[in-house]
Amino acid sequence: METGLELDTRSKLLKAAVVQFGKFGFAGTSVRKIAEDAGVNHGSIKYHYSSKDDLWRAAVAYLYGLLDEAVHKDEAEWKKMSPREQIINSATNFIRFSAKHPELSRIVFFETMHESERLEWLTENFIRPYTSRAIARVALAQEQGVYVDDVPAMNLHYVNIAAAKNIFLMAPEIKRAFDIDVFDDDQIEQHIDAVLKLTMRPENAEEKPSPDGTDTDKNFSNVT
Amino acid sequence: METGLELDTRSKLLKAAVVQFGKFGFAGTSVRKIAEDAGVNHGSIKYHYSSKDDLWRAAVAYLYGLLDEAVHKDEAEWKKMSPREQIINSATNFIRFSAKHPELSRIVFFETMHESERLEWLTENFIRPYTSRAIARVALAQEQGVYVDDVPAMNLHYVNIAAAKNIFLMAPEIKRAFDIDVFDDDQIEQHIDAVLKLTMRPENAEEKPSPDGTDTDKNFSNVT
DNA sequence: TCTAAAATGATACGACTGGATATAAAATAA
DNA sequence: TTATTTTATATCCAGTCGTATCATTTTAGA
Repeated sequence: METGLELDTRSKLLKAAVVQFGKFGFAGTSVRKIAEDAGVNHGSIKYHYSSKDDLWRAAVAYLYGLLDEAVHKDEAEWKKMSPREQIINSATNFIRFSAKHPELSRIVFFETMHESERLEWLTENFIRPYTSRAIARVALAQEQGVYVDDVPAMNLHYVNIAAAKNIFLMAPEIKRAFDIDVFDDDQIEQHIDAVLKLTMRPENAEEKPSPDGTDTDKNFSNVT
Repeated sequence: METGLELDTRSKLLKAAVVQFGKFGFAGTSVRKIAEDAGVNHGSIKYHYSSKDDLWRAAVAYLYGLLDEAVHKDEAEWKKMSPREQIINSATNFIRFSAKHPELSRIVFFETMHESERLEWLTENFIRPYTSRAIARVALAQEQGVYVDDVPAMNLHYVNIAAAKNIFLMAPEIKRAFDIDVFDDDQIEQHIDAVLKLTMRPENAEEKPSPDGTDTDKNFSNVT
């Protein structure tokens, strides 16, 4: 039965869990610290969430919900947009979310370093479906000339998301090394601009793939 | 005094520490597990390395040594190369190293998620000097036309290294989600090709920044 | 106001942690 | 050989971990 108080304690625990798991990962976080941050007795975790593992899963599901909301919030207007504008819109929303909630990327990173039951759960429920759709969208955008098409969609996807969120993952390092706060609004917008410039094909190249008839954009094959 | 046996136990511990810290981070690793993997008594860690912290630092220093070696191994020939060839060479070596020793990136990632004494040590001794030089090299390459020059060097640098190593950091996830082993030689070379294509400016654009006199490559300013 | 359910709090337990110590074994030097 | 130093092993310790138990308080419905 919902009492109001129950929801409050639950959500306080969830919020504290997101912060702690985001900073120290599953292994590095103690439920006692979460309870302390939430200002509740640590026994409550066993009551509201049956275990540390369940609390972790709840935190992940909560963050993925926010991600979905953030990336698709303008979806209704996508029909009116060009393929290029759609990519710019979703990429911008994704980067803004990565800046607002770096915890999700961090939690996933902690788990993706080694095999575990948590990684299995994470992959089945979130990563595989999410990444499959994302790679399909990248492949489509390649066909539409928004991205270069001489690179496998999978590599392009992983470069894209890495480019988008890496700088926020490494925020404490950048702050310490160069005294730059990447979470400043100016920095975020600058980063969005940079990532879009770097990952997308120049706008004029879309309708005329080979302006001079040669393949001058694609002569990297001798690199490896 | 070196006895051979001493070095052997030390290096066995160091190797096991690299693997464990690379998988589970500092907090998630126990010295007992390291000793077990190394096949030695866990008391030896206290003898050869004064503490878990010192062992971690030794592992990091060891990996940074390997990185430096890998990236600069062709440095003698850089003089004979064009700026573009130098970038291709060092980027290729960096990506190959990231594939061979993903542990370094992983260990750094674990620490860069939150403030700590280890992050301070890491930043002062390795990250700041390494990154400063890398960003300076990126800025130079931008002037030389190897990279686009309408993006801040810092953002470009972090996009570059993220693009290079992210796929190897997430190897367990990619293996699980798509059954692809990114450490296969073919995959590594494919990734090198993709990253170079995506991060570098098209080769023909170097000596003629604006073939038709307009700035068609740089009209992203309206994005943000 | 009374009762049952829901929620919280206090405490305890066994397992594991990093580190310390004391001793045994091995290697070296004389 | 013997004496000395170096290396390895076996326990021990105090603290923390996740979680289980149980008493207490709070809440909701009658």
